[in-house]
Amino acid sequence: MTRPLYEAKAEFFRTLGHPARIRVLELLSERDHAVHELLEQIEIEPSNLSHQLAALRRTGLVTQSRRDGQVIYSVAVPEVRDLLMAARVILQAVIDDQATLSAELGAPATSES
Amino acid sequence: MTRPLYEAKAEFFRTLGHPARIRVLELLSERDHAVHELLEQIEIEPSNLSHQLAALRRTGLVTQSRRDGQVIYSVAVPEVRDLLMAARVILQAVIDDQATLSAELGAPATSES
DNA sequence: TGTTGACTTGAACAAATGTTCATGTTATAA
DNA sequence: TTATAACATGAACATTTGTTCAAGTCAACA
Repeated sequence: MTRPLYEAKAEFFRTLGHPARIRVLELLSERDHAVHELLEQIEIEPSNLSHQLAALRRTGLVTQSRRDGQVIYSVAVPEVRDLLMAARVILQAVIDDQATLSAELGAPATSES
Repeated sequence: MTRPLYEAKAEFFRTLGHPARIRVLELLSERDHAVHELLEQIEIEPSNLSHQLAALRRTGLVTQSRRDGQVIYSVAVPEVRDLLMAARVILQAVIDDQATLSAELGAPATSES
């Protein structure tokens, strides 16, 4: 019955694996946003955004609330910010690695064989 | 030409969004492993694992090398470990949140309305 | 009570991912 | 030189996700 932890982890990361959802989390980690504010920043149809928000809600990463006619979203867990930063660091490291590698391949005369 | 950063981020997270790939990264963040060692730990067909390893290679998260007839995999970037830890923390927070919530829903007599 | 703005939902279709199977490669041992 | 162990790859099919469209809710407002 209790699903293995690595399944939960995988699902968690999959939830982050969508451009619009990432952008939502980044925006929300700055401050709460109403849906129409998100729509101004993210080029996507309202209905599509709604689906993506639903996905984030399902995995418990964000929460909804209503304030005078608008629906406001917030990150449910403050650590989301840390995660996004950790990811940024790795991503940068990987990109640098690849740049170095292709520089070595592209200009092999630089040093040794 | 330069793909937006949030696309790269999404792809990065998607790469982590698979049970077998997560397990591989966790095992590799302890120490290097040969493919057959990974196979002992992860219940998956060799060919499937190979595909998943290829995916991890493509995004530059792991690297391959050969040592006496075996293929050894290593994490390419040491920070992977940090990321997995950060994810663990969030995941736990989210799970706790949900547990609290369902406890409140399930046993509403505990305190206030 | 009827609109309108702000969102959500469901269902259908499209696109991306995952799994398997058959075949290929590489290095070592017989 | 041919077996064999240890992996990788490609292609076909299955499954999951994503996107769109049409319709629905909800709350203020006219």
